[in-house]
Amino acid sequence: MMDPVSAQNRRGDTALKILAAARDVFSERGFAGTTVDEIARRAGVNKATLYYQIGDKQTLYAGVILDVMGSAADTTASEIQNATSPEEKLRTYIRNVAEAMDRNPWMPPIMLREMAAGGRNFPETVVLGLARIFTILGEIIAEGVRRGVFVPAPPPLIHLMIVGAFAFFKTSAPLRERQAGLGGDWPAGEDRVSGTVATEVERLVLRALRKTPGEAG
Amino acid sequence: MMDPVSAQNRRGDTALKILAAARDVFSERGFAGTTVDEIARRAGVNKATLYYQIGDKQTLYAGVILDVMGSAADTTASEIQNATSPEEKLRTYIRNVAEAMDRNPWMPPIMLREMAAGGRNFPETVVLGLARIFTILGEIIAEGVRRGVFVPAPPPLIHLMIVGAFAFFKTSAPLRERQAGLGGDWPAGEDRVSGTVATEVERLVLRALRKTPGEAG
DNA sequence: GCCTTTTTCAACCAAAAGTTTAAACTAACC
DNA sequence: GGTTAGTTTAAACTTTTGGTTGAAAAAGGC
Repeated sequence: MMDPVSAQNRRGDTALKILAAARDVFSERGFAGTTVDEIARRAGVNKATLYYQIGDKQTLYAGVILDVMGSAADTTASEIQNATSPEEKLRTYIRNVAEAMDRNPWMPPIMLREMAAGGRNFPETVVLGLARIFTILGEIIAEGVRRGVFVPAPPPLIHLMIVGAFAFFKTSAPLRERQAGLGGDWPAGEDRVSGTVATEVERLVLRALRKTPGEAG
Repeated sequence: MMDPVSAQNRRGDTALKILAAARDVFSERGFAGTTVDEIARRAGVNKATLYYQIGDKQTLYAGVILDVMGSAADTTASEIQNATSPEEKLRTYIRNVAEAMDRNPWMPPIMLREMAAGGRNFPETVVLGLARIFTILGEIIAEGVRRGVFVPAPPPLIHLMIVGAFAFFKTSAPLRERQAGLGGDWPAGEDRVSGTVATEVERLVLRALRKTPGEAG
């Protein structure tokens, strides 16, 4: 009998290779647009191995969704703790979303396609993660309002504006390259979002939320 | 020989029926996810008729894209003229995007999926329309800055925030129904965007752009 | 050398999908 | 009423795809 540890390792290795390839292809072509053969080809693995290791296309996709969309909530939640003022928390929040998308470039396309499908393929844990993010944002804003530095605003809308801007910006790289003027001041080929873009979004969102001196509320 | 008029009419009729069905199915399932059979079935037409009238799946999809994404720029451009102040123009801009999405519910899913694909299927005219919208928004902001009522801001980012918020809100209706707390204060089942949502976005964007009394710039 | 797990190879199947062909139908026109 | 161009249909054809299988080979610890 094979050593269970190294057996586990080998199993884990190929499974990870397959997951990574699936993540690539699914994020490029969407669920219906990808073929299992293509995933196996890119993973450098036989199709039968893929079925042996993981299962059918649906199972594979579910794994990718969880992998790509699942981690966002946790990291955001933990990092917010370190910030002190509501302004800093909000900045951290925005910067976190931006960094998550740069670190995880598969997220924007998959998120866009899944939202186009009404999010019906999101597993329960992902939806709960989303709800938690909204709660966090809601608490940040509520605290700001309580302290008299923010005006009230609907958290889901703020979140959608932030995420929408980042996701669209990232996926629009080919468009910006194709048509001058679509990118504004950004240098062509820049598809990172945690730099200038995030700074700009921070500025805009904070201007929108910050209570101006003399404002009622 | 058939009367060319009624012939044209019949041809136009079935072609429109097919286009409408294609629009429905493509917006629900995306390009790769839809079958030509399903389109023909929903159009109440034989599959061969579809090929006779329009062509293959690609051609059909190109027609839908043009139909769904093509009109946005023109209507926006014309309506902006009527507004006077930069503030009013910006409000009109935002309200226009919102109304376009309510009037044309196929747009958000198709836009999201196409953006996920890097906009590579957008025909030239659609991309030019997008560029024109950015130009319009840029002029509104520039005028506001010149008159001392706005602070400078990157037009593409503003646009992406607006469109992102609206598109995500519209497609997230099933998610909001599934999970309480995702919708904030909005009543469940409300998926219109040109009402409260647009008002809220107007408020936020104007707060972000408006120069506060005493602000330099 | 034996045994278990893993991977490959090849083929297969059934279902589905895109496309085409030839025949049937429709309606104006002589 | 028959002709004819335009239109629609039924049915087939071709290719692709997802899924499965069975046997063989490789890998690697014992």
